[in-house]
Amino acid sequence: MITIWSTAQPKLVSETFGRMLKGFRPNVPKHQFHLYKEDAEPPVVPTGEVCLVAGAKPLAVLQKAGLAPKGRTITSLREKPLKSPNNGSFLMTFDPHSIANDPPNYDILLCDLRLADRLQRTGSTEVLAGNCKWVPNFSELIEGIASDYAQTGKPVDVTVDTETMGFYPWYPDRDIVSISFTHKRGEAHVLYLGDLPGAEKVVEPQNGSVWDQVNWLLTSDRVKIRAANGKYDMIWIAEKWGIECTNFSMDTMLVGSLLDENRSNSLNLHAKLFTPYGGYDDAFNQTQDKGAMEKIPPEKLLPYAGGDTIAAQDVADTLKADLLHDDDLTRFYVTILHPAARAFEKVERRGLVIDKEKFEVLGDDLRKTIKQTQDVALGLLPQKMRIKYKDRIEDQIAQGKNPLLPSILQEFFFTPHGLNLKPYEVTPKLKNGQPVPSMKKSHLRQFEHVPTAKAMVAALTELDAASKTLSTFVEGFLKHLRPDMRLHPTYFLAHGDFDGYDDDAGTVTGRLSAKDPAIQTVPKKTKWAKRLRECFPSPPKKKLLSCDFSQGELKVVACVANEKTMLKAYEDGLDLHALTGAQMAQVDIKEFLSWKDHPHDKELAAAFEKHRGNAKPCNFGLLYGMSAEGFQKYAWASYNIMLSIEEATEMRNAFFTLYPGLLGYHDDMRKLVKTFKMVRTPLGRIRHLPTIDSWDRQARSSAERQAINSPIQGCLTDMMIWAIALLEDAYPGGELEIVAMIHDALIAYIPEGEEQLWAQRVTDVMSSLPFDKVGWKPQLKFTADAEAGPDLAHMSKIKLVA
DNA sequence: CGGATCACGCAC
DNA sequence: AGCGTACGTGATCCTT
Repeated sequence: MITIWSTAQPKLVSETFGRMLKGFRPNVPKHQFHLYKEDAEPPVVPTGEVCLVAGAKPLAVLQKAGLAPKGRTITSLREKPLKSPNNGSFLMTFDPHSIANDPPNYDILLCDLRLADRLQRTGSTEVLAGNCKWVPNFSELIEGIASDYAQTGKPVDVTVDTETMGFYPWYPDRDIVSISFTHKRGEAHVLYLGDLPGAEKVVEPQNGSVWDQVNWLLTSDRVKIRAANGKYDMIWIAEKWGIECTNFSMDTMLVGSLLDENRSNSLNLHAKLFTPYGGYDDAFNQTQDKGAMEKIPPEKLLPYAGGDTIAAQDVADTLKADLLHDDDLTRFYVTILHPAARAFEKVERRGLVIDKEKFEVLGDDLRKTIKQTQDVALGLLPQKMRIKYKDRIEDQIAQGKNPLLPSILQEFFFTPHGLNLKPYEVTPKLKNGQPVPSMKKSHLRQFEHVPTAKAMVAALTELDAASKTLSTFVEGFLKHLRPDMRLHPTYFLAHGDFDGYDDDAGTVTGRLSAKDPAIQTVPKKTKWAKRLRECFPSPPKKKLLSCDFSQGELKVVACVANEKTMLKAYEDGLDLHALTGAQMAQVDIKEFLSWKDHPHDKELAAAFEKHRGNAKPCNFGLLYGMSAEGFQKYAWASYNIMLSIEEATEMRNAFFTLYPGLLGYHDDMRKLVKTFKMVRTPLGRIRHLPTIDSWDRQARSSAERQAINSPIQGCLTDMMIWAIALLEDAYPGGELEIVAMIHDALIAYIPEGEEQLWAQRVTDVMSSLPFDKVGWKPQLKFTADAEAGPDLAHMSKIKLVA
């Protein structure tokens, strides 16, 4: 019996712990709730039973009774059982009330409940270990699967996991160290492929019977493969053994992230939340270098290599049951997300060709520019400051670093040692109780009426742009160049804690992110953008093709908000960014549009592009809840237009008067999120926003803005990944090679001379997504634009037939 | 000195 | 008083 002792009202207790206990099915532990009463004695906990002490008040009772050490926090007492007078155990956890203000606490409480269950059943908090064994082949496993299949006639769930030499398969001398399969609960069959002695010796899987067995397991329609972050394993298996898995049906990372994108999803966390194996790999993670699996003695590797599939098999059962509670989310996973993840295996394997020599020449030019602009900027420092910081400056230069440190520049701009300017903007954090002036260029540019400031800002702008380009995009990107002379960025289709990265990766909205390198941030509009993009050529006899949804985000808004003016504008072919651009340039829209293709005046055409481009973030700002004050700030920082608050309010009002449906959409989202604590994209993906109930007003309104933004942002990305999945499916022949995705755009290699054909084919798929499969009827057609060229700097528009 | 945090700049 | 979502880098803070 588990006794849950808390101050919370019965309703909250049963909502919180009841939901958690359901997750234990079919083995829901016997439990009872014990209400906290002031001055009452602690509950009686007999031998072998456990009491979960939830919150500071019951803990204080234990402390008063001498049953818990005094002066300690719940955090420090968690996970360590204390003896009860009757030989039972007390386990500490947080108060269920705390979840409302700090939603991640839910997971901590659930972990503690799992721990209480384990303690109650096994008498110890020790991790339950599964049965892992080295096998010379998978004959026994396959027999077991065959026997299950014979009994049920249904495909059998099997979980797979690999351990590998490092994280990247693009190196010929790196290989798979082990592969594990779990078919029966709690049992892993692990094949060791490393060089170290100690494991059962196997026939090399490259050819022969073991390869046939792995191939069967990953392609048979009698098997349904599951994995945690399976994209990783599938890429290794395909690269090293040439096996293309055809029966991969469920990924616990993807499903776990769909069910709760806010938590730090990982197999480790899922195991703690949903299985008795929670923490099975904690000791391994602390003691072993996971970057070199091949050096780990087999006896140490076995419980980890096998533990992953044992845990994942159990995790998958729970997550699948959870997912199936939501029809829309299930459909979204099966129809869109899972196929997209499979498509990204191919995208990542292809990689992007780069021109290394061009990168190096660019690097040299950048270093020259950095040197020159550094000298200019240093020359603008007053002599006193140059003397004061002489050592520091020389030291930085000697190390090849920037001598114009933020601390020096702050002193230059904002103290009497320098220009003594009064900052308009400060950083969010105080330093020594003092506000710190912002050193953003957009802030510093506001002082251009002071000649020295103007000169310094100009030099710093040049310098920092060159430094950023060099460090992040030249040197930084080249660090990720693989032996095939390609970049292979990793895409994240889930949010969580992935092996090999320090922090969480992926997004909460459903957007993808990419790492190693961050291909989605390659500059497009900066001074060096063209030079940089020239370093991304197409391979021989191929051309680059880039297709994006035209004004996709605004069109999604128009549809989900059912905003009549926007819908009408799009039906009439009007450009909403231009509309706002005209407003910002304070020009009549008709005249503004006439600038666009002005036959004689190229400057007007350039001005059109500039204002339209600057209008974009402004549109998006207002769209997603920017205030009049924010709008005012934006106009000043980006346009040097000083608007009074009345004028800013007026322009903001004009925007919402033009599009009255938007305010309705904002209101709808605010109401929805308040009621359901979540919002949903039209394709079924959910954004959970539990902080809508926070006591903190700022947190609440932040959740409101996220509720407004996420369905839009998520929807457009989901359309793009769906298109990529459909394209990989429709054109498997290798002529179309999708190599990157940048939110609402895809980049592919196509055969030279067939630009028109492939532009048409790709945009046709993008603009005719089968929305009926997920029950959405958008009012607009999502058209796509296409560009092609020899490299990313020279892309020209392709005319398409609608 | 190494890790954590902050500020910034880049993309959409 | 607040548009949103990311990743990578360098400076600085913080702690041992």
